[in-house]
Amino acid sequence: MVSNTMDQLTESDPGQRPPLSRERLFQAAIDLADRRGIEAVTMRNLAADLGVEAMSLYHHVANKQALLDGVVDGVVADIETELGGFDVVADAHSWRKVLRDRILTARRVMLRHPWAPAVIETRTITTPTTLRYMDTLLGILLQGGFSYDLAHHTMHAIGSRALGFSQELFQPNPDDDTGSNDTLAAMAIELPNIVGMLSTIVHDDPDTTLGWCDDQTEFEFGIDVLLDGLERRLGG
Amino acid sequence: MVSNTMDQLTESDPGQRPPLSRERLFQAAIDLADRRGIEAVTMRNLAADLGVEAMSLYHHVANKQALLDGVVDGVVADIETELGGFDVVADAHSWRKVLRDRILTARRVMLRHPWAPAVIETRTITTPTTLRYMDTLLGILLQGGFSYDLAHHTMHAIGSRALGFSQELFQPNPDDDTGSNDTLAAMAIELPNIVGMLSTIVHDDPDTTLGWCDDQTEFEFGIDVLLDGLERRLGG
DNA sequence: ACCTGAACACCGTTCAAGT
DNA sequence: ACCTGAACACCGTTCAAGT
Repeated sequence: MVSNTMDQLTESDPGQRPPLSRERLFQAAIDLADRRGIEAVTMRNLAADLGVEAMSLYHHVANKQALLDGVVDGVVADIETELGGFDVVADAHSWRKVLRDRILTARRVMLRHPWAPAVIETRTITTPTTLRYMDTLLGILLQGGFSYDLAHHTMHAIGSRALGFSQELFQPNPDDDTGSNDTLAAMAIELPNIVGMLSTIVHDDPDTTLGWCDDQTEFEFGIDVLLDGLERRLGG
Repeated sequence: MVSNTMDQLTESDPGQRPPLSRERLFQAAIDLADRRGIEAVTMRNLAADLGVEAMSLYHHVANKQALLDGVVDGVVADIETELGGFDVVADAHSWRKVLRDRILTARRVMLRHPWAPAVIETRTITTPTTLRYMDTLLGILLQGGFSYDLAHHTMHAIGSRALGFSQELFQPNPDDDTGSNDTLAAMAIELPNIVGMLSTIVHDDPDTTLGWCDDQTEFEFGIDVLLDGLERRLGG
């Protein structure tokens, strides 16, 4: 039907379904995680989404670990797309703004894949796209006047914030009945400082009880404190 | 045999093995993870260590999630032991040193349980001991002159560093053959900044190739940058 | 070359039964 | 009250077999 000399090319007949490829696996796994959560990403479920048996996946990835490596690479590639490419120009005057914008863009992408940070943290190897991303971050610092040594320390200090996420241990649960004075009084014995802070904030603005920790605000505060400390060390 | 009025007390006979308890489960799980890694902590393996069947564990914990919550609580309790208790005196002059020491103590405990950070990150609820730990950290800040608002932001900004760990994305793999000039040249096309940095550091000190990222140094740098930024905001 | 069915060695967890 | 054996509904992965 198609002007395809398919009996001469080694390329196989597309047939009814497009053939599997590593990229199709990774993208399907990302879609599956977005729709049903990361725990739904099993080899069997993924295969079902692709209209194939689970064992067919092993012709394209060595095992599930390799699949997850590809998934992480795909998410970082989404950051690249969102940025319109990793190339930017930064100079001694703009490094702080350029770095900050880049990190907040990464965060927007991560918010679309809320399961991704947990997966990234389980990986031991660094994927090719992640390496390229880190290389450009490093380039921004060097252009900004950082020495190799300070830039190196800085990359470590930024840590996962570079990809737009951070583990916040301090997450008062808004489902807890902190509105009840009885509960507060009972908690105050063991947790005087937290209860004191909660009480004060509730008193100042009763509407903030639920979800009073604005993740975006806290994330930006964390970056800015870090950038302040770095600027001082840069001798600015 | 023992002068134990066991037929009158409802306390059961200790018999050949001490009875199970939530605390014994948690401690056995921590020991198992230390010995054989967190992936070896299955209900069946844990039961075997305790000389019991897997299903018996369910009389003491609701499910594996509850077991892991208890494990995390136990690890943070280790920090408390290492600190000799959570109570400290800090004043406006000592908050920085007291906070820094406490975090580095937490880090020492975490290094004894290298699997713990990954488990902590999977938890959604905050355990009682973790809450008490965070309350004392908050107390140090308040004693140091932080407003509730700044102290609150600070707790978020410190994040997992409060418990002595952080995810470092930037971990050049020392197993990679970065010593070979051919490999470096090939990498330099895609990763000019990373390769440039590696080359310079290798040139300056050839011995640092393997394990040239000193985790402890980088961790302390990260805290100190953060503390610098906070000190500035405190108006010091 | 690519896909499949059956099977293996594990999981967490439920249930009915033992003492 | 506490523990158990068998079973269920899943996993990732291997293997021999199909086309």
